[in-house]
Amino acid sequence: MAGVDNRRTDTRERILAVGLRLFASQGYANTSLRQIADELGVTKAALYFHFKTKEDIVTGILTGYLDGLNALIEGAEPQTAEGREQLLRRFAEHQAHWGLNLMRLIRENFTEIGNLPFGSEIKKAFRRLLDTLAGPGTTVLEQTRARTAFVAIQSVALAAEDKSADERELREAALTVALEVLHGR
Amino acid sequence: MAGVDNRRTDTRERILAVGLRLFASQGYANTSLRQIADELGVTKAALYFHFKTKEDIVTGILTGYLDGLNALIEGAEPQTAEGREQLLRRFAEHQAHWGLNLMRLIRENFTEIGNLPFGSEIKKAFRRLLDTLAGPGTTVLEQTRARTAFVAIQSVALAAEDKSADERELREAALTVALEVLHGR
DNA sequence: GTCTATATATGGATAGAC
DNA sequence: GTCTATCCATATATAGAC
Repeated sequence: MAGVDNRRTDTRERILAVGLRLFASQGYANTSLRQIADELGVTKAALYFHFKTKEDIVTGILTGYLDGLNALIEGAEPQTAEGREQLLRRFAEHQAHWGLNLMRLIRENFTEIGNLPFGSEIKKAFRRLLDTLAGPGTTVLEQTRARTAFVAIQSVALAAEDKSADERELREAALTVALEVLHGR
Repeated sequence: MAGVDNRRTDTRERILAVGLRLFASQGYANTSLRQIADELGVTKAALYFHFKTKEDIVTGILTGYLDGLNALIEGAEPQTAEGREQLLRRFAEHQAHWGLNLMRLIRENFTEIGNLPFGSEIKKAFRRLLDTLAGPGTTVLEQTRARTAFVAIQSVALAAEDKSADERELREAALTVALEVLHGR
Protein backbone atom coordinates (compact mmCIF):
# COMPACT_ATOMS: atom_id res chain seq x y z
CA MET A 1 0.00 0.00 0.00
CA ALA A 2 1.02 3.56 -0.41
CA GLY A 3 2.80 4.95 2.61
CA VAL A 4 4.01 1.66 3.99
CA ASP A 5 7.57 1.42 2.75
CA ASN A 6 8.49 5.09 3.04
CA ARG A 7 10.67 4.87 6.11
CA ARG A 8 13.03 7.49 4.69
CA THR A 9 11.22 8.82 1.67
CA ASP A 10 10.62 11.92 3.77
CA THR A 11 14.32 12.74 3.94
CA ARG A 12 13.88 15.46 1.37
CA GLU A 13 11.29 17.21 3.51
CA ARG A 14 13.43 16.80 6.60
CA ILE A 15 16.36 18.41 4.84
CA LEU A 16 14.18 21.38 3.97
CA ALA A 17 12.92 21.68 7.55
CA VAL A 18 16.36 21.53 9.16
CA GLY A 19 17.80 23.79 6.48
CA LEU A 20 15.13 26.41 7.13
CA ARG A 21 15.76 26.41 10.84
CA LEU A 22 19.55 26.65 10.51
CA PHE A 23 19.59 29.15 7.65
CA ALA A 24 17.18 31.37 9.55
CA SER A 25 19.10 31.31 12.82
CA GLN A 26 22.69 31.35 11.53
CA GLY A 27 22.49 32.70 8.01
CA TYR A 28 22.83 30.87 4.71
CA ALA A 29 26.59 31.19 4.20
CA ASN A 30 27.32 30.35 7.82
CA THR A 31 25.41 27.08 7.69
CA SER A 32 27.34 24.16 6.25
CA LEU A 33 25.90 21.06 4.62
CA ARG A 34 27.79 19.06 7.20
CA GLN A 35 25.77 20.74 9.95
CA ILE A 36 22.49 19.93 8.24
CA ALA A 37 23.57 16.35 7.63
CA ASP A 38 24.66 15.89 11.24
CA GLU A 39 21.31 17.03 12.58
CA LEU A 40 19.58 14.52 10.33
CA GLY A 41 21.97 11.73 11.25
CA VAL A 42 23.22 11.25 7.70
CA THR A 43 26.35 12.23 5.82
CA LYS A 44 26.85 15.19 3.53
CA ALA A 45 26.90 12.91 0.50
CA ALA A 46 23.36 11.78 1.26
CA LEU A 47 22.14 15.34 0.80
CA TYR A 48 23.41 15.31 -2.75
CA PHE A 49 21.05 12.50 -3.64
CA HIS A 50 18.13 14.82 -2.87
CA PHE A 51 19.54 18.18 -3.96
CA LYS A 52 22.08 18.98 -6.64
CA THR A 53 23.56 21.99 -4.81
CA LYS A 54 23.30 23.89 -1.57
CA GLU A 55 21.46 26.60 -3.42
CA ASP A 56 18.83 24.06 -4.51
CA ILE A 57 18.04 23.47 -0.86
CA VAL A 58 17.27 27.09 -0.13
CA THR A 59 15.34 27.29 -3.39
CA GLY A 60 13.27 24.33 -2.27
CA ILE A 61 12.58 26.12 0.99
CA LEU A 62 11.48 29.36 -0.65
CA THR A 63 9.70 28.29 -3.82
CA GLY A 64 6.27 27.66 -2.31
CA TYR A 65 6.43 30.95 -0.46
CA LEU A 66 7.26 32.87 -3.62
CA ASP A 67 4.51 31.22 -5.66
CA GLY A 68 1.92 32.10 -3.05
CA LEU A 69 3.17 35.65 -2.85
CA ASN A 70 2.94 36.13 -6.60
CA ALA A 71 -0.56 34.67 -6.60
CA LEU A 72 -1.58 37.21 -3.96
CA ILE A 73 -0.34 40.12 -6.01
CA GLU A 74 -1.82 38.74 -9.21
CA GLY A 75 -5.26 38.52 -7.66
CA ALA A 76 -5.25 41.98 -6.13
CA GLU A 77 -7.55 44.89 -7.01
CA PRO A 78 -5.16 47.82 -6.64
CA GLN A 79 -7.57 50.42 -7.99
CA THR A 80 -9.62 50.75 -4.81
CA ALA A 81 -8.64 51.38 -1.23
CA GLU A 82 -10.63 48.30 -0.22
CA GLY A 83 -8.71 46.16 -2.70
CA ARG A 84 -5.39 47.37 -1.33
CA GLU A 85 -6.46 46.73 2.25
CA GLN A 86 -7.55 43.27 1.22
CA LEU A 87 -4.11 42.67 -0.28
CA LEU A 88 -2.49 43.71 2.98
CA ARG A 89 -4.70 41.33 4.95
CA ARG A 90 -3.85 38.47 2.61
CA PHE A 91 -0.17 39.24 2.88
CA ALA A 92 -0.45 39.07 6.66
CA GLU A 93 -2.17 35.68 6.40
CA HIS A 94 0.45 34.50 3.98
CA GLN A 95 3.25 35.44 6.37
CA ALA A 96 1.49 33.73 9.26
CA HIS A 97 1.00 30.60 7.18
CA TRP A 98 4.68 30.25 6.30
CA GLY A 99 5.88 30.91 9.83
CA LEU A 100 8.44 32.88 11.76
CA ASN A 101 11.55 31.05 10.59
CA LEU A 102 10.80 31.68 6.96
CA MET A 103 10.03 35.32 7.70
CA ARG A 104 13.37 35.62 9.44
CA LEU A 105 15.22 33.82 6.68
CA ILE A 106 13.94 36.32 4.16
CA ARG A 107 13.91 39.54 6.14
CA GLU A 108 16.92 39.14 8.43
CA ASN A 109 19.11 37.57 5.77
CA PHE A 110 17.89 39.82 3.02
CA THR A 111 21.28 40.48 1.46
CA GLU A 112 22.38 36.87 1.40
CA ILE A 113 19.08 35.58 0.08
CA GLY A 114 18.48 38.45 -2.28
CA ASN A 115 21.85 37.98 -3.95
CA LEU A 116 21.05 34.39 -4.89
CA PRO A 117 19.50 33.94 -8.35
CA PHE A 118 16.25 32.68 -6.87
CA GLY A 119 16.25 35.28 -4.13
CA SER A 120 16.17 38.11 -6.61
CA GLU A 121 12.74 36.82 -7.63
CA ILE A 122 11.58 37.39 -4.09
CA LYS A 123 12.99 40.90 -4.12
CA LYS A 124 11.10 41.56 -7.32
CA ALA A 125 7.88 40.20 -5.84
CA PHE A 126 8.31 42.42 -2.77
CA ARG A 127 8.73 45.44 -4.98
CA ARG A 128 5.61 44.55 -6.95
CA LEU A 129 3.75 44.08 -3.69
CA LEU A 130 4.85 47.50 -2.47
CA ASP A 131 3.84 49.16 -5.72
CA THR A 132 0.48 47.42 -5.74
CA LEU A 133 -0.12 48.24 -2.11
CA ALA A 134 0.63 51.91 -2.70
CA GLY A 135 -1.89 52.16 -5.52
CA PRO A 136 -1.76 53.99 -8.85
CA GLY A 137 -0.37 57.52 -9.21
CA THR A 138 1.35 57.51 -5.90
CA THR A 139 3.03 60.23 -3.88
CA VAL A 140 6.14 59.64 -1.80
CA LEU A 141 4.01 59.85 1.32
CA GLU A 142 1.64 57.15 0.06
CA GLN A 143 4.56 54.96 -0.92
CA THR A 144 5.94 55.43 2.56
CA ARG A 145 2.61 54.39 4.07
CA ALA A 146 2.52 51.24 1.96
CA ARG A 147 6.11 50.40 2.86
CA THR A 148 5.50 51.00 6.55
CA ALA A 149 2.42 48.78 6.52
CA PHE A 150 4.51 46.11 4.81
CA VAL A 151 7.38 46.22 7.33
CA ALA A 152 4.89 46.40 10.21
CA ILE A 153 3.63 42.94 9.20
CA GLN A 154 7.18 41.66 8.77
CA SER A 155 8.25 42.98 12.15
CA VAL A 156 6.17 40.35 13.93
CA ALA A 157 9.21 38.10 13.58
CA LEU A 158 11.30 40.68 15.40
CA ALA A 159 8.79 40.94 18.23
CA ALA A 160 8.22 37.21 18.60
CA GLU A 161 11.93 36.66 19.24
CA ASP A 162 12.01 36.93 23.00
CA LYS A 163 8.61 38.20 24.06
CA SER A 164 6.19 36.48 26.36
CA ALA A 165 3.18 37.68 24.37
CA ASP A 166 1.79 35.01 22.09
CA GLU A 167 2.32 35.11 18.37
CA ARG A 168 -1.36 35.40 17.51
CA GLU A 169 -1.79 38.53 19.60
CA LEU A 170 1.30 40.08 18.04
CA ARG A 171 -0.03 39.37 14.56
CA GLU A 172 -3.38 40.95 15.30
CA ALA A 173 -1.78 44.09 16.71
CA ALA A 174 0.59 44.32 13.74
CA LEU A 175 -2.29 44.03 11.28
CA THR A 176 -4.29 46.66 13.15
CA VAL A 177 -1.44 49.15 13.05
CA ALA A 178 -0.55 48.26 9.45
CA LEU A 179 -4.13 48.84 8.30
CA GLU A 180 -4.44 52.19 9.99
CA VAL A 181 -1.13 53.43 8.63
CA LEU A 182 -1.85 52.28 5.08
CA HIS A 183 -4.31 55.07 4.31
CA GLY A 184 -3.48 57.48 7.07
CA ARG A 185 -6.02 56.03 9.52
CA MET B 1 54.18 69.36 9.28
CA ALA B 2 51.20 67.28 10.22
CA GLY B 3 49.39 65.83 7.23
CA VAL B 4 52.35 65.92 4.86
CA ASP B 5 53.77 62.43 5.07
CA ASN B 6 50.51 60.52 5.43
CA ARG B 7 50.36 59.03 1.95
CA ARG B 8 48.96 55.80 3.35
CA THR B 9 48.27 56.51 6.99
CA ASP B 10 44.62 56.53 6.02
CA THR B 11 44.67 52.87 5.03
CA ARG B 12 42.84 51.91 8.17
CA GLU B 13 39.98 54.25 7.29
CA ARG B 14 39.94 53.05 3.71
CA ILE B 15 39.64 49.45 4.89
CA LEU B 16 36.64 50.41 6.98
CA ALA B 17 35.03 52.25 4.07
CA VAL B 18 35.50 49.44 1.56
CA GLY B 19 34.52 46.85 4.13
CA LEU B 20 31.29 48.68 4.88
CA ARG B 21 30.35 48.88 1.23
CA LEU B 22 31.11 45.23 0.50
CA PHE B 23 29.64 43.82 3.72
CA ALA B 24 26.45 45.80 3.11
CA SER B 25 26.01 44.74 -0.49
CA GLN B 26 27.20 41.12 -0.32
CA GLY B 27 26.92 40.13 3.32
CA TYR B 28 29.66 39.66 5.89
CA ALA B 29 30.40 35.96 5.36
CA ASN B 30 30.29 36.32 1.59
CA THR B 31 32.91 39.05 1.54
CA SER B 32 36.49 37.81 1.70
CA LEU B 33 39.49 39.72 2.96
CA ARG B 34 41.05 39.13 -0.42
CA GLN B 35 38.23 41.09 -2.05
CA ILE B 36 38.70 44.02 0.31
CA ALA B 37 42.44 43.97 -0.22
CA ASP B 38 42.08 43.85 -4.00
CA GLU B 39 39.85 46.92 -4.06
CA LEU B 40 42.42 48.80 -2.03
CA GLY B 41 45.29 47.61 -4.19
CA VAL B 42 47.05 45.84 -1.35
CA THR B 43 47.42 42.24 -0.22
CA LYS B 44 45.48 40.39 2.44
CA ALA B 45 48.49 40.41 4.71
CA ALA B 46 48.49 44.19 4.75
CA LEU B 47 45.04 44.18 6.32
CA TYR B 48 46.41 42.27 9.27
CA PHE B 49 48.70 45.12 10.14
CA HIS B 50 45.64 47.28 10.77
CA PHE B 51 43.18 44.71 12.14
CA LYS B 52 43.81 41.53 14.09
CA THR B 53 40.87 39.63 12.62
CA LYS B 54 38.09 39.99 10.08
CA GLU B 55 35.68 40.48 12.94
CA ASP B 56 37.72 43.45 14.15
CA ILE B 57 37.02 45.15 10.84
CA VAL B 58 33.26 44.92 11.17
CA THR B 59 33.59 45.94 14.81
CA GLY B 60 35.52 49.01 13.71
CA ILE B 61 32.73 49.81 11.27
CA LEU B 62 29.95 49.50 13.83
CA THR B 63 31.45 50.77 17.04
CA GLY B 64 30.78 54.48 16.50
CA TYR B 65 27.22 53.72 15.46
CA LEU B 66 26.58 51.68 18.59
CA ASP B 67 28.04 54.28 20.92
CA GLY B 68 25.86 56.99 19.45
CA LEU B 69 22.80 54.78 19.68
CA ASN B 70 23.40 54.03 23.33
CA ALA B 71 23.92 57.72 24.04
CA LEU B 72 20.54 58.46 22.44
CA ILE B 73 18.75 55.98 24.62
CA GLU B 74 20.60 57.08 27.72
CA GLY B 75 19.55 60.67 27.24
CA ALA B 76 15.89 59.94 26.57
CA GLU B 77 12.91 60.98 28.70
CA PRO B 78 10.65 57.96 28.29
CA GLN B 79 8.07 59.07 30.84
CA THR B 80 6.33 61.57 28.57
CA ALA B 81 4.94 61.25 25.06
CA GLU B 82 7.02 64.26 24.05
CA GLY B 83 10.19 62.60 25.31
CA ARG B 84 9.46 59.45 23.33
CA GLU B 85 8.76 61.41 20.16
CA GLN B 86 11.99 63.26 20.70
CA LEU B 87 13.81 59.94 20.96
CA LEU B 88 12.28 58.82 17.66
CA ARG B 89 13.40 62.03 15.96
CA ARG B 90 16.91 61.62 17.27
CA PHE B 91 16.99 58.02 16.12
CA ALA B 92 15.99 59.17 12.63
CA GLU B 93 18.80 61.75 12.62
CA HIS B 94 21.23 59.13 13.85
CA GLN B 95 20.31 56.78 11.01
CA ALA B 96 20.64 59.57 8.47
CA HIS B 97 24.03 60.52 9.87
CA TRP B 98 25.48 57.04 9.52
CA GLY B 99 24.13 56.49 6.04
CA LEU B 100 22.36 53.93 3.93
CA ASN B 101 25.13 51.35 3.71
CA LEU B 102 25.44 51.07 7.45
CA MET B 103 21.66 50.84 7.78
CA ARG B 104 21.65 48.02 5.26
CA LEU B 105 24.57 46.25 6.89
CA ILE B 106 22.69 46.13 10.16
CA ARG B 107 19.12 45.59 9.03
CA GLU B 108 19.54 43.42 5.92
CA ASN B 109 22.29 41.29 7.44
CA PHE B 110 20.71 41.14 10.85
CA THR B 111 21.34 37.44 11.45
CA GLU B 112 24.97 37.53 10.39
CA ILE B 113 25.77 40.68 12.31
CA GLY B 114 23.64 39.84 15.31
CA ASN B 115 25.37 36.51 15.79
CA LEU B 116 28.77 38.14 16.11
CA PRO B 117 29.85 38.99 19.67
CA PHE B 118 29.80 42.70 18.95
CA GLY B 119 26.59 42.48 16.97
CA SER B 120 24.70 41.16 19.94
CA GLU B 121 25.38 44.52 21.60
CA ILE B 122 23.54 46.20 18.77
CA LYS B 123 20.63 43.81 19.15
CA LYS B 124 20.50 44.65 22.83
CA ALA B 125 20.57 48.38 22.09
CA PHE B 126 17.72 47.98 19.59
CA ARG B 127 15.68 46.19 22.19
CA ARG B 128 16.31 48.91 24.75
CA LEU B 129 15.38 51.49 22.14
CA LEU B 130 12.11 49.69 21.43
CA ASP B 131 11.29 49.39 25.11
CA THR B 132 12.09 53.04 25.75
CA LEU B 133 10.12 54.13 22.71
CA ALA B 134 7.08 52.18 23.86
CA GLY B 135 7.09 53.83 27.27
CA PRO B 136 6.39 52.43 30.74
CA GLY B 137 3.58 49.96 31.44
CA THR B 138 3.03 49.12 27.84
CA THR B 139 0.32 47.13 26.08
CA VAL B 140 0.98 44.89 23.10
CA LEU B 141 -0.62 47.49 20.86
CA GLU B 142 1.66 50.23 22.14
CA GLN B 143 4.68 47.99 21.71
CA THR B 144 3.56 47.33 18.17
CA ARG B 145 3.30 51.07 17.51
CA ALA B 146 6.81 51.64 18.81
CA ARG B 147 8.18 48.78 16.74
CA THR B 148 6.40 49.96 13.61
CA ALA B 149 7.73 53.49 14.06
CA PHE B 150 11.19 52.00 14.46
CA VAL B 151 11.04 49.87 11.29
CA ALA B 152 9.45 52.74 9.37
CA ILE B 153 12.64 54.74 9.92
CA GLN B 154 14.80 51.77 9.01
CA SER B 155 12.84 51.10 5.84
CA VAL B 156 14.26 54.22 4.22
CA ALA B 157 17.17 52.03 3.16
CA LEU B 158 14.74 49.69 1.42
CA ALA B 159 13.07 52.55 -0.44
CA ALA B 160 16.28 54.28 -1.43
CA GLU B 161 17.48 51.16 -3.21
CA ASP B 162 16.16 51.86 -6.68
CA LYS B 163 13.88 54.84 -6.41
CA SER B 164 14.24 58.11 -8.20
CA ALA B 165 12.96 60.09 -5.21
CA ASP B 166 15.77 61.70 -3.28
CA GLU B 167 16.90 60.36 0.04
CA ARG B 168 16.00 63.48 1.97
CA GLU B 169 12.39 63.39 0.86
CA LEU B 170 12.14 59.72 1.75
CA ARG B 171 13.51 60.41 5.21
CA GLU B 172 11.03 63.18 5.86
CA ALA B 173 8.09 61.06 4.78
CA ALA B 174 9.31 58.14 6.90
CA LEU B 175 9.60 60.36 9.96
CA THR B 176 6.14 61.82 9.38
CA VAL B 177 4.55 58.38 9.19
CA ALA B 178 6.63 57.05 12.07
CA LEU B 179 5.58 59.92 14.32
CA GLU B 180 1.91 59.54 13.58
CA VAL B 181 1.97 55.81 14.13
CA LEU B 182 3.88 56.05 17.40
CA HIS B 183 0.93 57.29 19.44
CA GLY B 184 -1.92 56.39 17.15
CA ARG B 185 -1.93 59.62 15.15
C1' DG C 1 19.35 5.95 -0.41
C1' DT C 2 23.23 6.18 2.09
C1' DC C 3 28.08 5.32 2.85
C1' DT C 4 33.54 6.13 2.57
C1' DA C 5 36.93 8.48 0.41
C1' DT C 6 38.57 12.11 -2.12
C1' DA C 7 39.04 16.01 -5.44
C1' DT C 8 39.30 20.80 -5.43
C1' DA C 9 38.78 25.47 -4.00
C1' DT C 10 38.84 29.09 -0.89
C1' DG C 11 38.76 31.05 3.43
C1' DG C 12 41.22 33.33 7.63
C1' DA C 13 45.49 33.85 9.61
C1' DT C 14 50.79 33.87 10.42
C1' DA C 15 56.11 34.13 9.51
C1' DG C 16 59.60 36.66 8.06
C1' DA C 17 61.83 39.61 4.39
C1' DC C 18 62.06 44.36 2.78
C1' DG D 1 53.42 49.47 6.28
C1' DT D 2 53.37 46.23 2.78
C1' DC D 3 55.07 42.15 0.48
C1' DT D 4 55.71 36.82 -0.69
C1' DA D 5 54.97 32.46 0.77
C1' DT D 6 52.67 29.26 3.35
C1' DC D 7 49.89 26.89 6.98
C1' DC D 8 45.71 24.95 8.11
C1' DA D 9 40.83 24.47 8.54
C1' DT D 10 36.69 24.00 6.28
C1' DA D 11 33.63 24.31 2.37
C1' DT D 12 31.11 22.40 -1.78
C1' DA D 13 30.87 18.72 -4.65
C1' DT D 14 31.86 14.07 -6.93
C1' DA D 15 33.16 8.88 -7.59
C1' DG D 16 32.09 4.58 -6.71
C1' DA D 17 30.98 0.76 -3.30
C1' DC D 18 27.12 -1.26 -0.78
